[in-house]
Amino acid sequence: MVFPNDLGDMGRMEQANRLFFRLYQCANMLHKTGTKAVESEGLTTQQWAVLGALSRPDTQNGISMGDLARFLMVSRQNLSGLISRMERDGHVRSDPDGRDRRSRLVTMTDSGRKVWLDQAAPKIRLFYEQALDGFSNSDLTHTVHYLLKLLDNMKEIDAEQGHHPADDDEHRVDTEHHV
Amino acid sequence: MVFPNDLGDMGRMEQANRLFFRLYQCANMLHKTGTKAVESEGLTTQQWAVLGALSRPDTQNGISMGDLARFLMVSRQNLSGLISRMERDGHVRSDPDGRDRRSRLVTMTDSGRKVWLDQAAPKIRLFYEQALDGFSNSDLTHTVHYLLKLLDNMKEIDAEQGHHPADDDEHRVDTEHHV
DNA sequence: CCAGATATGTCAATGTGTTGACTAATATTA
DNA sequence: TAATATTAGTCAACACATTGACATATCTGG
Repeated sequence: MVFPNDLGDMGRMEQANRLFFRLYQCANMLHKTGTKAVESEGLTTQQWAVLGALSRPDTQNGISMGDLARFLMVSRQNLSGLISRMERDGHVRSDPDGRDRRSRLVTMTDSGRKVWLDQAAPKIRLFYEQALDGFSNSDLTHTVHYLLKLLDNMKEIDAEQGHHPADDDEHRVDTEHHV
Repeated sequence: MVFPNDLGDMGRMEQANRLFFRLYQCANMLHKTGTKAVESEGLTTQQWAVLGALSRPDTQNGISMGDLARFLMVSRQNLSGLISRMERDGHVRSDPDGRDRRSRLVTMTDSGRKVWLDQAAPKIRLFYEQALDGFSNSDLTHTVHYLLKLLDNMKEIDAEQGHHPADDDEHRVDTEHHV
């Protein structure tokens, strides 16, 4: 390090502001370009996240809406609509769980799996390559690390802001990876 | 570096997948916790971005919807609704531009400026401090750099996907900072 | 000057995200 | 066992984001 960390608090706040502004723009751009990359399959970035989650080995027998919502870190209400649209398009199916009559188990349909593997996956791979052009593997690791740290801090803020008892068991579902 | 960059392509794709999954979660969490941090002022993260843009010295005379949309990197249609809600809440005003009868110049109202400076800004500062807890100034700089690189790559993808002529003049509006 | 191209803002349709309120089913506890 | 609390999924309301289509205004080239 040639230059020590000698920024004043004002400089730090300016830098923080830049960071969150860029994060906001990155998120919008990811949604926009990612969705466009798979629009010919009738998918969106969120729907590809769902298919990615459903393609994991430990969800072969289906996953409940609640568990899937926790895995993706979105509200059950949001996921409900998302799954409805994917059911309408024939990508997934949701059957009532015999053991818990409140639950519905979501699974990929054969058609959904075919679309996912044959059409979407190659385009997503290309998208990743283009979006991460110029990133060394080390850059990749560092970026993931920073995002994870940021996410942890914001999860803590979320827990402080309103204490939702259901958020305490965040160890039950691992959010390792989703494709 | 103890471990060289010897990940195969599969490992790199897995890491890419983690990166975008975290980015997606960070964006949702930013919106959720950020909005909650300023909800008592009747604001959202997007509206604080608008007020931040309007508080910059070079927008004291107002800024057109189109220029503001380009600065924030959102569509004019999206910004239109956003400004409508902020006008409804008395935070901003939009007057017709005398020199170009198509344009409306958006400015902060006195009430909006008061809310921004007296109430929102301190809470945003606190939010930044908590969300970036554990980030050194060097970490901050690196994270901003990675997000900017990612954004540039996605802008290029966007330009390839559908060539919108209006996106060519991306040099007209600088997207330096917004608070 | 005038016709075509371009820019500005808005309306409408759709998808994604949140919260609050509600019913129904399961778990817990007195 | 019965009362209470928690969990699962849905409905409704709202904000934010995209695209496509449109009327109007400005700009440009012949």
